[in-house]
Amino acid sequence: MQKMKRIKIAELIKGQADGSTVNVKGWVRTKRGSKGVAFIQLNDGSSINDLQIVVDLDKLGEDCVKLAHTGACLSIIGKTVASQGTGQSIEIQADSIEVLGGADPEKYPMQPKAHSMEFLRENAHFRPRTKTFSTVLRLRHGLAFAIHKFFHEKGFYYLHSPIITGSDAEGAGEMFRVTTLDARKPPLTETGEVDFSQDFFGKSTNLTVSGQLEGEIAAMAMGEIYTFGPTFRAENSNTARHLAEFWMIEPEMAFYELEDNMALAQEFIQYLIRFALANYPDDLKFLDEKLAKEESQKKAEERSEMGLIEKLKFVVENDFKKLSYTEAIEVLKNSNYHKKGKFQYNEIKWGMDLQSEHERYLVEKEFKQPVILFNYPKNIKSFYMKQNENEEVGKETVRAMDVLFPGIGEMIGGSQREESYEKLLKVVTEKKMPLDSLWWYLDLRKFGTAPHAGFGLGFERLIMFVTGMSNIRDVIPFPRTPKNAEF
RNA sequence: UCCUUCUUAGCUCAGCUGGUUAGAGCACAUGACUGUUAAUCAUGGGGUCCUAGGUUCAAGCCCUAGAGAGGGAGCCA
Repeated sequence: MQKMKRIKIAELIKGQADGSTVNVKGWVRTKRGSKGVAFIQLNDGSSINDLQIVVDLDKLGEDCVKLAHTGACLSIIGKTVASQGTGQSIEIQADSIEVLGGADPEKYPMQPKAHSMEFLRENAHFRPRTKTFSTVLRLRHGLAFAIHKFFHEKGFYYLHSPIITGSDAEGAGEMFRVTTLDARKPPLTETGEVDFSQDFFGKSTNLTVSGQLEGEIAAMAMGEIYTFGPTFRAENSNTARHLAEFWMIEPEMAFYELEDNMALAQEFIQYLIRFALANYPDDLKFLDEKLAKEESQKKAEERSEMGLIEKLKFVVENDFKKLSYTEAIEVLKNSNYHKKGKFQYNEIKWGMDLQSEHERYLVEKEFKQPVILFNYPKNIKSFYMKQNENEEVGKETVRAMDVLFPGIGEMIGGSQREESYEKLLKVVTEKKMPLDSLWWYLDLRKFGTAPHAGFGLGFERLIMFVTGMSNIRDVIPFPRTPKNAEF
């Protein structure tokens, strides 16, 4: 058999049905046919669309498609012809079929039918071969690329913040310990504690929960930077919105104040969604239809008013609703939900942390669009956030912001940072934080401090919104959650 | 971690008030069919009813414990 250059299906279906001979390779989605002719639906991941291979059984013999079961990998040489069927405009008339890898249909778990998302998670090694999941992976790639494109075009620098951190002061939750000590009998100090001075780094280290503090180092020299990397939280969170290992984008900008930060957050998200709409129309159309089908099975009052693409366009075309925490409390207090006692936490008062039902009310019922909440009470937010000035005692707020999305909750959390050395030191002392591991962070305020701000965007939550997938475990190839690190 | 629901064929699920040999659709195999689009039609094989105890003449069904999963909540991105 002569060696022929392989052509990707995405490229092939864009071209003309001119009778030219090509070689395509891919995996069988499904096979069907009758006595004289068989049809193989082939996909190679380059596109959501399958390629239809037409096999003349009288010419090639019945045996040539015997092993072309769902999941098998084939290399096919044939002619590109205009399709006689209605599902596609171009197809391949096969001249030869080579089975690169068979897939025993009695044992191969994937079938040419709809599988539940739970089942696919348990078969994560074959999950990318499904239409839904390959679509999610293509969009995931596209959005990752668009993130770099956006920041590059704006003059931001991509900073690689460390994955192993010696700082336990980030305060963003439980951490995973990184150690080379013997787990069965670690060296102990005289007082019976584990002696981390004998550990690999000579101190206790963990996987990062945020690159923000290191990001600030770079922002105080390079101006505008962003990080984009894996992030780890050892919280025992069992929800459709949390992962133990996820990817986070954290821009950090010198000379930005809270308002600039909010404007950047909106511009950023809108840019990414616009990119997805422009570059992945087929994939989004498929997800749009899939979601519409799921919605039609729900009760009328639970159905969302907009389709996926409609929703994405709406977000691109409209400013986010900006609202201070104090205003949000008033809105909640005056809401019918509150008056009728519909909130589970129905005692709404200034200073409380908003429950997700409150956030959902604001986003999904009251404003029906993305909402940016800002100026939160000082007591419920992190130590590094800049405090507002001239406020009533007991009503102090910090320049924090959360970007809330329908169906997702918090997509972005960020703030203007406290740039005053004295004020930051005061908070660090009040909160009894370990000064010895924060010395370099405080130094940034001591030498050449500047107003600055930044935020963190959960990459998987963004993908959830863009794809309409309802579980975060279905937008990352290998989800890590409590009790689950298979694959 | 808490609340709640669930676990029956390869997959999705039904299984009545506890009663004899546990069902369906899809998938798979075989056959029929000259171009199908989740092809269609016919026939067939396929079960540790999540696990371990218990109640009962009798348990897929009731009780206890455990494991896993879904949904909701908390923590957050």
